[in-house]
Amino acid sequence: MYSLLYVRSAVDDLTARARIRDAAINAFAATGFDATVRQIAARAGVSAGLITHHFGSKEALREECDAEVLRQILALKVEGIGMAPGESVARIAQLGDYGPAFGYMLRSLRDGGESGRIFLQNMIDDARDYTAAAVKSGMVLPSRDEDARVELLVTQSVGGMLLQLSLRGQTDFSNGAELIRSLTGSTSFALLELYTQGLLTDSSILDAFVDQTAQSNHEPLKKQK
Amino acid sequence: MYSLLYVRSAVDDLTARARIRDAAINAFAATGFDATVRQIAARAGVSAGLITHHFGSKEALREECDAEVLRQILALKVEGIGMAPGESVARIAQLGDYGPAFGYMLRSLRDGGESGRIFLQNMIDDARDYTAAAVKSGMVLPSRDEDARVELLVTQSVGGMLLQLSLRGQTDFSNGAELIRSLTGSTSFALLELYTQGLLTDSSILDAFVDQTAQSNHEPLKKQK
DNA sequence: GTCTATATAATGATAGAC
DNA sequence: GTCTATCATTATATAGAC
Repeated sequence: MYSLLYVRSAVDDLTARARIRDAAINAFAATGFDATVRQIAARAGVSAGLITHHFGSKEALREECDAEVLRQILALKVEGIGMAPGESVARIAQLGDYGPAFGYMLRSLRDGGESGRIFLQNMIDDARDYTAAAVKSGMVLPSRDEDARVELLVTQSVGGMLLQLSLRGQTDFSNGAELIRSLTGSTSFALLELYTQGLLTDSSILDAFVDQTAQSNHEPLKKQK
Repeated sequence: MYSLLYVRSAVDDLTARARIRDAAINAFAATGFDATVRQIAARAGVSAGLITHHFGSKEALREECDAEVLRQILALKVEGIGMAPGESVARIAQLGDYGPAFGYMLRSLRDGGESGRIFLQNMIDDARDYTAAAVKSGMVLPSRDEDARVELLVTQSVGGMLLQLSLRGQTDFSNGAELIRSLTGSTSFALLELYTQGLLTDSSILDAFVDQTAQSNHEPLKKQK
């Protein structure tokens, strides 16, 4: 009568199906989404045919990987202490055994496809909440367009992370801890500096920009009521 | 005796070899680097065999595309008026017929391979120069680590651009003007706001960070002599 | 459930005619 | 220089034995 209690202690306790899925997540994170089913099969220690037997197609397997990774990421409700969305996101990779999921997400983001878009939208929605909290607590300056700022901060943080990995020749995304290690360098300081002191000396050009766009018919700004 | 004067007015004036190369740049920008030789051939209006005849292999063709795109990008010595590296870069796509080259570069950057790394390094080196000029002119605040800041600004600007294209479902990179159009929205304002006012209220945490890292053995900062 | 063997489709590259 | 036809390789997916 302990069948309801599903323990997942060691790798060997996983069903072959779950083992294949985890191997696929690792393989995709390590070498990208053109990892072949044979390579995945080798990682999982099964035959290639068994993968098709269980999942039907490589695409279906990937969808299941997407779902599993999203589940793991959402399970980590990062408490919104941080200021920099990039750092908050980065912390995910350190927590527990979520490294492969983190790398998979990065890979998906870089890929530019629909699943990456979903991951990204998820992060933005998440960041909106804890940015609002940080503004309320007085830690973060308010913005005239909170939504646009959150979108900017998340895309720049994550996108910058991706390009810095390229810059450092990091091609294997399966080890989350190693990814973070190669990112925490002098740029962390530059980020903090930018976030505290800004970049431009003349803040009047901000107002000039507002006036200018107010005249146009684009209305890119939310009206301040 | 006018053989030295090589006019390149219309598409038909190009040699088939150059036409194939340009078709390849367009194809790679439009659908990524797994565009097939046959697809490229169709764009160029030639047979697939002719491509191999001229270039030997798909890889060699891509290398020639890399070289041509880099040549075009370097030919555009963007006068360093701007503040935001992202905007400066973005302006490239508007100038003349460089749209496909711009899209090709973005595609290469997203790809994460070695050629993308070279494009990126090129942009960083470029930005270092006109950031220094902007600091000297008093438009941009000085940084305690100029190199780290430039790397941060470029990777975040370009990386953010890439992810915002994903967010907007933009998958075809062959039309530079259209790419820019989908990027200039409310985020432009958020960028300017961030660059003028910063993000964090308490600037003392910057000093705290400096003190903290000074104690560690990492020495991520340049010594201030 | 799992494997081996095979079918099928697509891709990069080659060979030879014109 | 250019094309058509073909080869060799690789990938996913299927079929059937155990």
